[in-house]
Amino acid sequence: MPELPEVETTRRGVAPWSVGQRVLSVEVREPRLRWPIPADLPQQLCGQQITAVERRAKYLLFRMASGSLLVHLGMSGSLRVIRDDSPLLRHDHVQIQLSSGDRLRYNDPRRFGCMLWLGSGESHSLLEGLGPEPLSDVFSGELLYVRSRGRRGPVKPFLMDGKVVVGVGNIYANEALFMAGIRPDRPAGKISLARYARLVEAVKQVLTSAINQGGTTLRDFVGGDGKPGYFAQQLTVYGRAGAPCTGCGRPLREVRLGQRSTVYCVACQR
DNA sequence: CGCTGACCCTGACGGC
DNA sequence: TGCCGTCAGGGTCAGC
Repeated sequence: MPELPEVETTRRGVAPWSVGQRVLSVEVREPRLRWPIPADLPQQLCGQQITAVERRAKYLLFRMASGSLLVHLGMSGSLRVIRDDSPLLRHDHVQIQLSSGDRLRYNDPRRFGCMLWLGSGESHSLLEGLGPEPLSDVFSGELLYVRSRGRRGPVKPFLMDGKVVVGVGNIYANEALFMAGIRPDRPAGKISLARYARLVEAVKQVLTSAINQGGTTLRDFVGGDGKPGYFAQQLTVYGRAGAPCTGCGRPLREVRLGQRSTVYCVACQR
């Protein structure tokens, strides 16, 4: 479910109700996520005030005086603010009671996400070695060009490699490559600097646009405020295999690259 | 180091 | 109606 725009949408939805609040209690109903939720997580959080909610790559970081709560939504996770008495649902694995009376609920059917504690000053292996944020100035055509030299693998998995740049998942990699007119299976090391500059602009544009529309809702994504995202209506290639290309009308082709479905136009993308 | 495929897990969907 | 295979927005890890 969540790519960077969905995680950022969640952050924006959750932050106003979280920042300044104190954690009263933490109920872990199912600790078996990607990595088990540490048994001492509740005691680390309890009594602490949330000072900020930040995002690095697709990780959410709830900042507190003695450390940070690190949350990843995996493929199917969501984090919502509960402001009424709505009942707990299937796969609501963690509930955090805030001093305002509101609650944060973490739901994740597939349990590919994680929820970990990061002490102040500690680094975490999950956050080390990550590439730059895609919406920062560090992410440039030059960066992709330099990092790709000598690489024979296709450009799409390269673009989705978190050590190169973070936050470009399968939906937006497909969309950005279409926007930039680049075939997803072209060897990364053979693409020119000028074309990489186009690709970077496309990534920034598609991510920014998706964030502004509250992310992409497929199946049941909801942001922190419980509202769906509206970017799905603008997807040009993802999920449209066989349908006509919005540029030339020819049917879009689907292949698998790095075990991910890849959709592109054989005419518009070279 | 770069690349590939297996794997973690539940649920939805299509074919029979 | 039920059963079975396939696929899904994430990422790590082992092996070559």
